[in-house]
Amino acid sequence: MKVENKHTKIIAAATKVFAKKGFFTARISDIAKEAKVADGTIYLYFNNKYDILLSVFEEEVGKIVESTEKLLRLEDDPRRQLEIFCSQHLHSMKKNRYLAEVLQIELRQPYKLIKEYRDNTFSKYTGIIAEIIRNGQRLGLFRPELHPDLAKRCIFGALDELSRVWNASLETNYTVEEITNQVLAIFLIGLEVTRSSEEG
Amino acid sequence: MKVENKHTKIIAAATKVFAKKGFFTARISDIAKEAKVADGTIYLYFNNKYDILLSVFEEEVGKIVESTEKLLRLEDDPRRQLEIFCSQHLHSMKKNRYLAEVLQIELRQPYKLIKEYRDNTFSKYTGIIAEIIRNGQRLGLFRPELHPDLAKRCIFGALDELSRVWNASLETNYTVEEITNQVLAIFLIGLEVTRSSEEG
DNA sequence: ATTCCCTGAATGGCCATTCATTCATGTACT
DNA sequence: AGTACATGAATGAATGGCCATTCAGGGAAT
Repeated sequence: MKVENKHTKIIAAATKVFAKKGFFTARISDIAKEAKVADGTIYLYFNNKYDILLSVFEEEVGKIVESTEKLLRLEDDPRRQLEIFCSQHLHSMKKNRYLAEVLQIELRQPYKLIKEYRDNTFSKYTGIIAEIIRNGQRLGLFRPELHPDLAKRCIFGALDELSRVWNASLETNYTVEEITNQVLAIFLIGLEVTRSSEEG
Repeated sequence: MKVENKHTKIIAAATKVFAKKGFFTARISDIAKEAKVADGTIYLYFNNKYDILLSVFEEEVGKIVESTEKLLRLEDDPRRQLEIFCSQHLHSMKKNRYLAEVLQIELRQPYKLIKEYRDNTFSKYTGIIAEIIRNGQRLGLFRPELHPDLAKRCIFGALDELSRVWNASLETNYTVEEITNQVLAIFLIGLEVTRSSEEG
């Protein structure tokens, strides 16, 4: 209990410090101060600095993946699934702003351990999108000439970049719902006015 | 002449080394070795390590922005302009893979100087997309309910993430044209099969 | 008194940056 | 055309600071 508390506290502190300073200029003593523990205490719970970062990834992202997958299982229509994925992702990123920043910044680093995490674990998360698209194609709902792996990148890249609006100074006034709607409007229906007006 | 050569050589070497190792674990001596100069020589051309990174941004990205803007001026139709922007961006990133990686990784770092560059200079580049969209809305070609600033992020995020396919191990077999077409298919026309088939 | 956390000062290694020195080239003088 | 001197680009070993990590000791709980 006590252990779980301190572990969690350090994870939260590290997420915040990494978000603000970036992994490499963040000092262990910054994290310790933020978590209100001694520098040495951190090494009772983590092997080294990288281990802290990887734990942030694994534990925090793990929660998101799990809850997203659970929600998706309740829905059959790929269009709705896409909506759920986008909405969930944006909600998570807004709720945990620091985690969002850490993911956006550090998940791309070309270091062995980070790459490994990205390729082995995180890619499953973005893979969900490709799966949805493949399924939509199978059902004849999505256009068959699209490559699911490219579409997946389009969508994930868009979500990733969009979740930065809450950190940017100016464009802070969007709600999650608004952004989700915009994403789906663009991806499902497209930019052009003719398509959607033919609809209505 | 000699000077220009060495400056350029160091920029190229740094781009490569930063791409492979990331800014923070890249050592000056790595860059020096790659550029085939002495460690000290680098300080005849740059003030410090950050200065090298910023120079990479400014000089290399500067070229891209300039040539993109020139091309866009020759075209009126926002749909075509969007196509040009996407195609140009992807072409540039494929041509200079190391630069692509450095941009994707380092441009997001939360350090003052990098932030400044991003907010003051780089944002002009992504701003081009928002401008195209605004223009398309004015002309009644793009849907008026879309926020140009959100759409801009969608599109840039998608392009950014897509240009990683050339670094990933598996999905390497796409051409720039193929990817451009996919992006436009998704953004302009949307994912759903009904919209595009109503068209044909 | 033993166990279990916890602490934070001290250690050691790494690397950006510096700078005394070398070397190549150019210029001037005979 | 050979000698002497000047310049400044280039070098790379040495310096110094920073910070992750360690560990000897403190103190609370049983």
